[in-house]
Amino acid sequence: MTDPAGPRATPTPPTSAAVARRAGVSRATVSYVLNGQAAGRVGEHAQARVRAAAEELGYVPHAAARSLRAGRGSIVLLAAHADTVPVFGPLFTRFLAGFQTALHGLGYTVVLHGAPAASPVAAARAWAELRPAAVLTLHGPPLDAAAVELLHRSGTAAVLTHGPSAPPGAHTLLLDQREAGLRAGEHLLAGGRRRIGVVRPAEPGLAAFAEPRLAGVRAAAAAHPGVRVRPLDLALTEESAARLAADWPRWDLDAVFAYNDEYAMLLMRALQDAGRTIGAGSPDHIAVVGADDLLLARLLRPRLTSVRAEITAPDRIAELVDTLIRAPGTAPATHRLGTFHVQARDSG
Amino acid sequence: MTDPAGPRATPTPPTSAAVARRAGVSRATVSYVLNGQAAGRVGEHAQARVRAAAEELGYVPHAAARSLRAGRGSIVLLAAHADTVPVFGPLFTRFLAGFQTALHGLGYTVVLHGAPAASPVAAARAWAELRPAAVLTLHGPPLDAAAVELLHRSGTAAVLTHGPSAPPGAHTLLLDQREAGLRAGEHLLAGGRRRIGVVRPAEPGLAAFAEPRLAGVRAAAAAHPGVRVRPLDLALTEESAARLAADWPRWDLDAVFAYNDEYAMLLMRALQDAGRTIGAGSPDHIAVVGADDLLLARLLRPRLTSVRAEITAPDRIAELVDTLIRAPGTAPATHRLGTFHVQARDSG
DNA sequence: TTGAAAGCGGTACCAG
DNA sequence: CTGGTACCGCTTTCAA
Repeated sequence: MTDPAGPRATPTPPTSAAVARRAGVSRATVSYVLNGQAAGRVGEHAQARVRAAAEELGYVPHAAARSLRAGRGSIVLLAAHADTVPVFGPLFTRFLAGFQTALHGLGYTVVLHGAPAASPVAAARAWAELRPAAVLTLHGPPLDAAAVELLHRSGTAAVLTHGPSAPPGAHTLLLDQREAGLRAGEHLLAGGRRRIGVVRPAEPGLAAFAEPRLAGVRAAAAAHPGVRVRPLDLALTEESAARLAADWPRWDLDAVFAYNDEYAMLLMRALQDAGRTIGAGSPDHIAVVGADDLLLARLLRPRLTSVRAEITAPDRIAELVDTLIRAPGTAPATHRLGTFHVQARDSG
Repeated sequence: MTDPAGPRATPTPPTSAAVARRAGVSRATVSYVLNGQAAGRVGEHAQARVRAAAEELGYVPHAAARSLRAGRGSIVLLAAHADTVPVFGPLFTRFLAGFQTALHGLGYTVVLHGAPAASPVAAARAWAELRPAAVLTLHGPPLDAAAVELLHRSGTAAVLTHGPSAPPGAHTLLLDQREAGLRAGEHLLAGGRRRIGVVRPAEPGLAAFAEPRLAGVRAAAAAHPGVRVRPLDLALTEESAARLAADWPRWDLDAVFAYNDEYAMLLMRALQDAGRTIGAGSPDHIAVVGADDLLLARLLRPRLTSVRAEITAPDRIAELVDTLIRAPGTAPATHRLGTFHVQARDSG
């Protein structure tokens, strides 16, 4: 408290050698004590002195040095593509919190690393420099074979990537977006709808989700002859929605799967402003189905029917990652991340 | 392509020594070439051979070893408290993307590290193991003096933390939440409102934002004698909103600052369902002001007046961080992260 | 123009 | 029970 002007730049952080000196023991002893390997090796008295010295000096082990020596790191790297994170919103965030906590409990350090946008290999290269024990992709551009190869060669024990299929050597975390479209399609068809629009967001980076969802609706429709499925391009702006609503008569649709609750809200509003009625009740009304089941789905009028993802408990995924790290070379498999269900309300 | 069964666990990743062997040069030469220090030291021919060897082996430098030797790391650590990330939503995400890109351009690796929820010091300890060049907190529980001290002692050159004030030794990144309340309050007062409710979210972790916003409204009101300001507790559920709407007559309010657009939407819906009219037009209507200016603000009817944050360009913050890292020991100062403005619409 | 060697901080073997 | 010591992968000085 004698230096209110700010931190004097501590010239050099305390090392285990400093702790050893202060405690009057060797570096080896310090290492044993601080890692719980002291049982039967180091006397009680010495242990206490080491701990005290570490405390007084504010000693913090140097992760880099430790993992350099150990030959394996304890970093679990989560690829963070900032541009597509908002897609998940609160869902993703909640998952993340649980995942990080679970892995922390297993002794790993979770690190969210942004990718240099250049290419998957460039990203993989940047990640590989950290020598992570595992790399996960949960969204964004999928890894390609070269990226996976690079990670493996640099010692990454487990590579897990999202999407319908993974490149050779990588495990798949499957949250099958086709299923979202399938459920929405089945629901609308069961409600008697036969001319279904599917919103395709104009926003870049969402195509990876949008296309399979569209495909899912198509798959559902395939079982019903005479059903039409039409993609509708929509940007997340009022102008775009107004344009789509103005063009509506040209499409002659009786239902729409709006990709997501936000797009659904936008489109509903535009259609309502154009004099259309939204709802499941009458064939004259337009049925609208969203996805993600956000709070706003319940607040809109009519209340929005929405496809909801039931995500696997994060602890389970954490255990899976741990297992794969401990048994590298496990044959790649597909692991379901969750399933989709329709939460039916008034809009469709 | 001869091993479709999966990755054979590469026993050991290629090292710079391996590259050296393959290129027929020494490890020193490899280091020079791969770090651009080869000018005038290494012959063209040797350079080419080194680069080819590195490429063929899929060599990736070992970040831990490098920074161990260099004595200084290049990671900029962003504290990620998953529970409060959604508060920022798209705004935060956009900032993050730009920030990460800018710092990457400056040679840093941005790492989002989740904190063990235990305590600030526990979190700081976990962060310090990575020996980051800088640590930033943008949300969540603020750092305390002990945490900052610990980080400095372990060599962190710059510690930046959000909030109204930082513990000694840390720089402050200020996005003054009081200002949001102040602007909302001023706007409502200018519209003739005199009995103002302020939503206080029941969700834990939001109090850090909610309290200063409330204080801001109070500050605005202080200039106008006879103005009443009343906190309203609201959870992000329909039940809670319905309860608040049912109790409405007891409070006798003519305006409400709803903390944020989502709470505003929720409350507006509940008030409307209870037969109230929302709007700026008549004194009989209830004026509602949200915050964050999300897309939904424009889609609600009436359109929602919202307080919007104008965030400083992420590149500027990145430069600031770089500067502070290069000149450790700089006297801590406060840096504005942005300012608030009212986007007036129909609701208030 | 190139190579040998020291050393960053920590761990673990082996000798005492 | 404890200490000396080799080594993890990389950078950089110094000598050849």
